[in-house]
Amino acid sequence: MSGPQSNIERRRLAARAEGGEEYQTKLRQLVNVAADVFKEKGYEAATLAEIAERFGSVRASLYYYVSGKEELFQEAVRDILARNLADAERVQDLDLPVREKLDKLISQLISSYEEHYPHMSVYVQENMQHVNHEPTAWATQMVRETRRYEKVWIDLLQEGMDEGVLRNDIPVVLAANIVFGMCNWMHRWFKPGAKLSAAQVADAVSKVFFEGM
Amino acid sequence: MSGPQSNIERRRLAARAEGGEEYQTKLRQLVNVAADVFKEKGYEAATLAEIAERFGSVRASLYYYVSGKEELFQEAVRDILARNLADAERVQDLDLPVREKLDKLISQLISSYEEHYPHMSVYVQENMQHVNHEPTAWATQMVRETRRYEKVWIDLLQEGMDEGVLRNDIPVVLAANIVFGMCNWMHRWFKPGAKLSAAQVADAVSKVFFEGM
DNA sequence: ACTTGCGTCAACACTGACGTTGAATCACGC
DNA sequence: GCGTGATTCAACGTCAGTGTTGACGCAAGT
Repeated sequence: MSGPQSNIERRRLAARAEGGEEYQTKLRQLVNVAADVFKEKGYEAATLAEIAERFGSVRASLYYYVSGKEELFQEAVRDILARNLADAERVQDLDLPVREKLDKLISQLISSYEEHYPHMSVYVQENMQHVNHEPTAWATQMVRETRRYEKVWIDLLQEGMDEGVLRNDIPVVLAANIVFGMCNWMHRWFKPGAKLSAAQVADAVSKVFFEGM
Repeated sequence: MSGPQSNIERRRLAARAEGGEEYQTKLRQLVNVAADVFKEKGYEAATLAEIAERFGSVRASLYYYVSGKEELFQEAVRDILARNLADAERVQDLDLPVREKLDKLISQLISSYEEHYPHMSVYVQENMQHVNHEPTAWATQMVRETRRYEKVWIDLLQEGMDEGVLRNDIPVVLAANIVFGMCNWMHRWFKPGAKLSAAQVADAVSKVFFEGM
C-alpha cells in the first residue's frame, strides 16, 4: 500500500532496482565498514556518524544506500546464518561416519569466522541481544534458523553417543554447549591473518573435542 | 575541588556515608535488578526506566542510590573480577600438581556463573565492549586485572605442557582460548536452578578438557 | 502537635542520535 | 556549453534517554 515515503528512499530504491555495478560495490563496502564498527562497539553503541566517517562520507549519504541502522545490521549478517545452516544440513545428509560429520561441522563453523570476518563475529555477538524479543518477521526467522542449526549439532551428537563413538556420561545439550563455546568464543579473540589460521584452530578444537569426548 | 554538584547527589552521599542498614539493602537489590536487565538487553539497550520499573519505583528515585547508569554497571561487576583474580592467584601458589590447579581454576570460574548470577554473565558479555576504549581509571584497571587473570591460566597451561601433563602440539594461547570458550560461553545459556548445576558443568568441562588435552 | 530528615515523585532541561529535506556538486552524453 | 541523472552535503525536526530540580508524604523522635 504505502509507496516510498521520503525522497531519498525513492532514489535509493531506484538505484537498487537498476542494479548499477558501482552502486552494488559501494553498498557492499559500506556494509563491510558497518560490520567492523558493529563488532568493535556493539550494535547499540555504534553510531551512523562513525560508520559514515570510516566510509569516507557523511551520515546523510548512507541513506542513499540503506534505509537505516537496522537494515545495515541485517545486511551485515543476512547470509551468514542461511549459509551455515545450509552447510550444516548438507553435512548431516552425507553418508559418512558421525565422527567425520561432526568434524566437518566444526571446521565449517570455524572457517566462517575467517571467511566472513567480521560479519560472523557480529552475528554471534549481537544475535540474541536485540533480536530475541522483537517480533519482526526477520527476527523470528533468525531465531528459527538458529534453532535448526543447533538441532543439527545436537542430533549428530546424540547419534554419536548412541553409537558409542562419543562418551555418553555428559548430557547432550551440555556437550553441545561445550563445543559451541570452543568455537564461538572465537568472536572475542580471532582475527584473520594474525598468527593463527582458521585451519589451525579447527584442527586444535577438533583434537580436544574428540579426544575429550 | 569540586564538591557535590546536585542536591540529590549530596543526599545520596550523605546516606551512603551514614551506611544505614536498610539503605544498603535496597542498594544491593537495585544493583541486582540492574544486572538482570543488563544481562537481558545489554548495557546500551538497557534503560534506567525499565530498571526502575522492575525495582518497583521510578527513574528519578534511582539517583538516590547511584550516580547514574555507569555506576550501576560498575557496581554490578565490581567484585567479580577482583574475586576471580584473587582466587586464581591463590590457586596458582598452591603446592599441587599442575593438573589439579587447572582443575580448580575451571571449577572456580564455572561456579562463579552460578554464585554471582547474573553479574558474572554481564561482566563477560559487556566487558570489552564499552570498557576497552574508554580511558577511565576504572576501565584500565578492568583491563589490567583481566590480563593478569588470563596470565595465570596461560602460565599454568604452559607449565603443564612443559611437564608433559598436557599435549604440547597446540599453541598455549590457543589452548587457553579453547578452555575460556568452554567456560565463558555459559553466559549465553546457563541459568542457575535449571536442570544443570554448575558442578555438573564443571565436571563435564573438566573431563572434556583434560582428556582432550 | 512539631520538627526533622529520609525516600519518593512529577516535571523540566539537555544531549546525542536518527531520519529527512532541498539544494549543491559532479560525471557525462549531446 | 547544457541538460540530466547520480551522488553528496549542510541543516532541520524529532525523539528517546539521561541527569536534575524542588517539593511532597511520612515515619520517628521530642
